[in-house]
Amino acid sequence: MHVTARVDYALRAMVELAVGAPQLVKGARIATSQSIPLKLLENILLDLKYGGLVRAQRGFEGGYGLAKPAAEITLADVIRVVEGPLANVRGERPETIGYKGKAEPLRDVWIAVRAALRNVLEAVTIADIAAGELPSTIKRMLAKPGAWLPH
Amino acid sequence: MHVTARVDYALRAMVELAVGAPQLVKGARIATSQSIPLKLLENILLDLKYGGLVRAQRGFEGGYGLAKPAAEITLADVIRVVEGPLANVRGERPETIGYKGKAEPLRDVWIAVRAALRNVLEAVTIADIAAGELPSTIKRMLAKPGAWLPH
DNA sequence: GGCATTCTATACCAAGTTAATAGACTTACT
DNA sequence: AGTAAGTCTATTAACTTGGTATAGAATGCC
Repeated sequence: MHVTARVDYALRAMVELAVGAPQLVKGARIATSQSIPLKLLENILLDLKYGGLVRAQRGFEGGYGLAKPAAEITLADVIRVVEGPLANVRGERPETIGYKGKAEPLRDVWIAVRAALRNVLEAVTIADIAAGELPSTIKRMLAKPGAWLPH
Repeated sequence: MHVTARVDYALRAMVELAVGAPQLVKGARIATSQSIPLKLLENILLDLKYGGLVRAQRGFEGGYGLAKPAAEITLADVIRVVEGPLANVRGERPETIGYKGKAEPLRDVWIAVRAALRNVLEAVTIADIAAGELPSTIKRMLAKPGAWLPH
């Protein structure tokens, strides 16, 4: 279960936009403050624009801004725009995979995995991150013993 | 959040071994019944052997078997053996990433994501899959409306 | 109008990963 | 001996990922 650099960069950029709102933020500023290669960042921001999460303005006073309030954009929204479905197994959506014989309940497990991811990633908004305050359901997960220990 | 073919194949193979237990199962039989390329499967089974989840016997009456009871092997165990840590961000473990400025709470989110994955993947054992009966906590997740709908 | 500034768009490249294959070798049973 | 398995290492081909390059188009200032 690998989170790519693209997703990480996209989320960090969105947070920077939320912090800078309602003013526009220049790409170069996000790139330096988050240590993201500028051209790569621009590619990602363009995807976010196509996905309707970001608006952009060119020219002297140009920059990027959120297309809607940060509180209405979940982390799952951002991930889906830059990477597609939250969970996929061998490139396919969990529910479309055909298993043979006794392995069949594995599909249900992938569905459950996706549901678990949604529980987290659809509960947290960009505004939550920018404010530094996560929803209580998430805080409860983090408070559990062992949550911080690698296995 | 991508599940690779290797992980999928490994899990399916483990289920086949659980179903065939206590007898040894030949690699070729797993390969055909689960449509997995034989040589690739053998590589994976070897990793599983190194990881202490599978035992192997050569020769005429040889084959593969589980190294311990199927009820004591969780899906997370299998995934960790063939692919490493359950969740990683840009190749690093979630808790080791350094975020700058306001993006910092993102780390906590990745920790929560890992915890969510553990809730599912450490709760389900190979025996559960082989028996076709998932734990009640998982069944509850699947029963929720929307769990089966792609977003 | 000219110009600097900033985003847009597409193409490209290098490195790494993944899926899959090959082949020579070892073990174990008959 | 012979044969049917697993063992081990190397290799290949395709794909993905992270990152770069370059030409272009909009915006606003002088």
